[in-house]
This record gives sequence, C-alpha cells and structure tokens, in this order.
Amino acid sequence: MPKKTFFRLPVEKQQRLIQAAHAEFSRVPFNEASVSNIIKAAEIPRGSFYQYFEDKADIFFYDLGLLRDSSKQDLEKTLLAVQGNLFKAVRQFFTEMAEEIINGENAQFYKHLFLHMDYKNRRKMSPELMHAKQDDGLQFLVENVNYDLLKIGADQPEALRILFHELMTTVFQSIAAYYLQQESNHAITIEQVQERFELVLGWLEHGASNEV
Amino acid sequence: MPKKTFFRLPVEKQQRLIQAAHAEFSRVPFNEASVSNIIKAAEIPRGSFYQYFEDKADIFFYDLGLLRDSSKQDLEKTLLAVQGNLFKAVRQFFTEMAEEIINGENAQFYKHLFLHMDYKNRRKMSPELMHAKQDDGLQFLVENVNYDLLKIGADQPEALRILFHELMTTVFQSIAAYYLQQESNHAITIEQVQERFELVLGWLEHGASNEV
DNA sequence: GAAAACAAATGACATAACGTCACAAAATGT
DNA sequence: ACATTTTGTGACGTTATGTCATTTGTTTTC
Repeated sequence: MPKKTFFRLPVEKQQRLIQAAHAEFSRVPFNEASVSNIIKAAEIPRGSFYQYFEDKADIFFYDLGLLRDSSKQDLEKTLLAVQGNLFKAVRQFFTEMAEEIINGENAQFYKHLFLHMDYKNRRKMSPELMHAKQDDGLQFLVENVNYDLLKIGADQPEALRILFHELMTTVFQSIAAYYLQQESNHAITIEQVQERFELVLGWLEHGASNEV
Repeated sequence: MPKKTFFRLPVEKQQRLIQAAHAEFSRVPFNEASVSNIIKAAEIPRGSFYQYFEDKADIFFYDLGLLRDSSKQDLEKTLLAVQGNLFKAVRQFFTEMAEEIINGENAQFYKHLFLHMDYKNRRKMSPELMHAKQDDGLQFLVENVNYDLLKIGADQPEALRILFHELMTTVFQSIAAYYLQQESNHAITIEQVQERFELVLGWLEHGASNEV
C-alpha cells in the first residue's frame, strides 16, 4: 500500500502519478516497467516517489486495485442474482469481464497483467469477491453458494475454495490464451474466446470423461 | 538456445557454467537472479558469458531443458502404457513428478520455477511430451489418445490440445499451491498435494456439478 | 613453417536503473 | 514569531546490463 504521505497529496498530483504509472504498465510488462519513466512522465522528483510508495510493485498493485474498484465486475452480486448457482455466476462474470478486458480502454494494461502474472501474485488480482479481507476472502462464497448444485457439501469449505480458485484460473487462462494467440499472429475473436472458455468450463462442470 | 560457441567449449567449462547458473536460479527466482553472480561463481569473464548465451533467459531455459531431459517424467510412454487413457496417464505422471519436484535435489529450483512462471512462458516448461517440435508438439497426443474415453472426438484435435493444456495447468497449480502453503507457514504434506490434485482432476474428469 | 583467416577470450566502458540520504522548503502548531 | 513536523529534492553510491575494441589462440592454406 502507498504510504500515508501519498494520500495527503493534492488529488491532482495523486492522479498525475497514477496515470503516469498506468501508462508505463500499459506500455510494457511489470518487469520491464521502470520507476524512472513513471517519475519522468509525472514530473515529480525521484525522492518524492519513494516518499509515496515502497517500490514499483506498490504502485502497481495500487493501480490495479483502482481498476478493480472502478469496474462493474462483481461476482458477489452475480452469485446472489443466480441463486447461488456457481457455474452460472462464473459464466456471466466471464462474459462481462472478457468484453471489458479485451476491448476496454485498459486492454494493454490487462494484456501485460494476464500474460505476466505468476502463480505467486495471482491472488492479488482476483476479483471483487475476495476483496475485503485477504485471510478469509471467500467467506461470502462459502455462505451463499447453492451446495445442492455441486458435488461439494456445505461441510467442505476448503474444497469450495479450491474449486473457485480453479474457476478463476480458467477465467485468467482463457484471457491469456487470447493474448497469446494475438501475439503469434493467430488472432482470434472474442467469440472464440468465449467458446474456449465455455468448453473448459463445461468440462469442470460435467467432466471431460465419457461415462457411458 | 545457447550459441554455437558454447557447445564447442570443453565439457568441464560447460558444466561449470550450468552449475553456477543452476545454483543462482535455485537461490532466487528468475527475475532476481543476476548474470553477474553466475559468472562470478563460474569464474569466467563477463564478455565470455555473452559469447555463449543471449541473455539470462537463454541459459535459464537451457538449464531447464537439461533438467527435463534427465528426469524420468515421460508422458508419452505413460500414455502408451495405459492404452491412451489420458486421465490415467496424467494421474500417474503427477505422482511421479510431484515426488521428484518436492523432495528431489532440485526442489529449490523447481520452487522458483513454479511460483514465478507466468502464462506467457508456461509453454516452455511443459513436459517431454511436447518436446520435439514446438509447432506441432502435441501430435503424439492427438494420435495416441483413446478418444472413446473422452467427450472429444478424433476430429477435434484443438479441443484435445486445450484439455491437455488444462490438465498441465492443474498439475502446475497443484505444485504451486504446495509451495505457497509452505511460504505462509501452513505447510502441507505431499499426500495432501496428491489429494488436492485428485480432487481437481476428478472435477475435470467427471464434473463438479451435481447432476441428479 | 610462415602467413592469413577465423574463432574465442577478455575486461573496460557506456548506459540505465535502483533506493537512500542530507539538506532545503513548506506547513503546522503553540 | 518560533519550534516542530512533514514534505520535497536531486545528487550519490551501488549494482546490473550488454557491447566492443583488442588480444590471444587455433586452424587452414600455400
């Protein structure tokens, strides 16, 4: 998290910094992004940057957090709207999300995010659902999912967490696959992304094995 | 790939370099590893390093390739041994692999590999199966899988590729989950890793949805 | 076996990024 | 008005990267 000093800054200056950072993280993946470029664009001295943020990662995840907050992706509401049908909720969530991520104004930022985020940092980019508390972020899910539709009992919260994690992985993977194809000149349409996601989600839902 | 010059080097010198690199990549994740440390340990001048390798990534993936070659993990043979039963093959593969990765001598290297490999570079760490050719790496799979056991027809090679990719993701994810737990002081046993993997694989095989 | 052609080795160099620190400036409190 | 705290600043030490001119070694050719 940014340091206290940052939040005491004039809003205009805060925005200038965040915009500069956002531009840099849209230009290149996190590892290639440089603090030097950010401060140059924001026109603030080097020392100030480190007065506001711990380091590059600090401002990156703060920026990412802002993006999430401003987006309409809210799995919680969706889950309630579909009476706790987890698969249905994830389907709907993906449809809304894919459109924004692929064609929205932050597409470049998301591209670098999805292609270069590793397992270790994956947790930090999960959707609103697990937003509030890190420790027990899936409490809402555990309480509001309809267990009748799953091979998971209400007494198996850990299994539910794992399933959710797997579903999110599938979401991320599908998006990443899109960007990968794009880079290798085999661009696919957003409909094909949807199809691919549907295919994998179908397997997770009903199995890929042929039980005759 | 290393440059031609590297392969003309005395074997002893090659090994010295690779060992130094391996130690460095075991010490810290790829992004934190430095060429400077590698050349210091290998006792070769800086200029030489760049005569042999393009950059850090070059020697990293070469090292990784050597590891794969020396390991017994061979999905192809396994697939034949189980008459093309893909799920059975992956199960067996995972059992063999998990043990080596978690308790083998290269555990530290693997830890950094699994926790920090992103979507973009994931492909480069796939098992022997897709070893030979990058372009059409899954040809063997397409030809030797028993389609009767899957909800995928022999006329849907693309779907099979996606399923395989998903299975490998599950493998990687399970390993990564182990290391993550370890870091957060909730260490789990290798048996629990197996259980977790079995759970997810079961979903992919038979679905997580309750079709009553 | 000398000369020419090619290959490999070397470390100084230019460049760029990082995070810190001592000091200056501004703001706030009393 | 002065003291105290907070913020601003950019030069600095450090560390890393990849290149290049030059030297050293090896092979080929006549």
